[in-house]
Order: sequence, then structure tokens, then C-alpha cells
Amino acid sequence: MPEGHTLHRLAIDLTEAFAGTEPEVTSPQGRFSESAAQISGRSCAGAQAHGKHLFVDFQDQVLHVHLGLIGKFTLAPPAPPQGEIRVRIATAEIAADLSGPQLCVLRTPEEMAAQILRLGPDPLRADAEPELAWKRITKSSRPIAALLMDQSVLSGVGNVYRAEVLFRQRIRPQVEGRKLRRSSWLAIWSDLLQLMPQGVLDNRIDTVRPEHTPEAMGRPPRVDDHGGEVYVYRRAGEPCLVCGSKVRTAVLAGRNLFWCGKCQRRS
DNA sequence: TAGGGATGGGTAA
DNA sequence: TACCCCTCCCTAA
Repeated sequence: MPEGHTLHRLAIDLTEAFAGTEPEVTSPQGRFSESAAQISGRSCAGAQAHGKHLFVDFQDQVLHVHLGLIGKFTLAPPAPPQGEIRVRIATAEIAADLSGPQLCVLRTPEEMAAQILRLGPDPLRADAEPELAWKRITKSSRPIAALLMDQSVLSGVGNVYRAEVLFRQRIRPQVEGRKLRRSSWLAIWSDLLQLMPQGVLDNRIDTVRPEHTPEAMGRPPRVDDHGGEVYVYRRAGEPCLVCGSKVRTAVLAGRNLFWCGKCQRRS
């Protein structure tokens, strides 16, 4: 589920559901029972996201959640918990169920601030300073496809956005950070500023431009498991939507990378 | 029924 | 780089 857009969308939805209420907080699964009891019934001030980190504000206590690879946070009218629910935040009208988080702990506001300081600029935040990311990139010998995934360089981009933004900007994923042109970096950042807010609105990642959609190209529709339409992500061996050559794949920075060797030649 | 994979990341070596 | 954790779901056997 989770790249930055998922967490920012969750922050919006949790704020809408619980800000100004005093929700009951429980741990149906039991692994968060003691902490849940500490904040249950307290006034909730809303939620915010920074990169892939989510913070739910219960005044002097902050619920800090990181979904990891498999975590889910779903909002629905209250019903008996289904599956392994670590945390439920609930009013009479709505229940938010958290399952499979990589991280779920209570923090002080100071600890939350310290956590945020460790993260690079987040394209989804108005306070982001992209130059901080560029400074790191331009002196690194690591490939840009690895740097984009490093949350201390910039935060919120995951495996889908890295593959797709590099494709859209025609950049070769293996280019070293220090050899990346500044114009390419500016193009990446500005594209993320387009793609990610759209992802928050749609709650999925769509990256295919109108002129390359299946309808425009006369191809059968092809939507990825995550629900969105993409150029290269998880399309290994399929023809590139733009040039028709086979989409390539390799493990880079420990994750499956997908790219078009013909379209992506820029540095 | 077992195994593998998934939009992530920490730790150890 | 390897391994581990978190949970669910799909596939192969």
C-alpha cells in the first residue's frame, strides 16, 4: 500500500474522522493494549504525515505509525475487527483499524520532531526544501534510483514513484548522483510535485500521460495490482508503452527496479 | 498446504 | 548484502 501519498491521504482522512473527538483507542490483537489505554478517551487534534511516517496527535502523546511494506490503515463504520488489528481508533460513527504496521508506538512531541529531522524533504509538504536533497545527491556516487529511495535524502518516494518518475523524465536509473544534471533533478522534483498530490487525491498511483493511455494507444487496458496505471513498474518483459522495446528489471537498492533501456538515457 | 511476494526499513556482518 | 519482522493473498503442488 504505502508510499508517501498513502500516508498523507490517511492523515487527511484520520483528521476528518477524529479531530475534535475523544475516540476510544483499543488493541483488538493485544500487542498495543497498554499504550492504547494511555490515549483512549483523550482529545484527538488530528493527524499529519511526513514522508512515510504518520503521526496522530493526542495532545501530549503522539501515536507514531509506519506502515512498512504490508501495513494497512482502513476507515469504516464500526464492525467486529477482522484479522490482526493492532490498533483501533473509534467513535460511534467510524473506526480506523491498523494492521501489520512496521512501527506503532507512542511518542512525545519532542520525539516526533526529532524523527522528522531525520527525514529528507517531502514533496507533499509545503515546508519542503528540495535543495537539501540536491546537496546530498550531487555529491553521492550512489545511483539516482537508490538515492530516490533513501528517506534521509528525500522522503515519501517508494518503489513505484522512483521507477515512474525516472521513466517520465527519461533518466537512466543507474546514473550516479554526482553525475546527474541539475536540470534532471529539477525535473524529477517538479514531476513529483505533480504526481504525488494527484496520488493523494486518487489514493493510488497513476503516472501514464493522456497521450500514452491504452485508449489513446489502442492497447488493452492494463492496471497494476496496486490499482493504478503505470509505465514500467512491474511490467518487466512487456513492451514499453512509448517505444515498444522490452521493459527491463534488476534489483537496485534491494528492490526490484523497472525501466526502459531505450527511453531512459538522460543523465 | 506450503511457499513466495508485496508500494519498507532496521540491524548485523 | 543478508536476514528479519509485520500480514494477507495468490499460486503451485
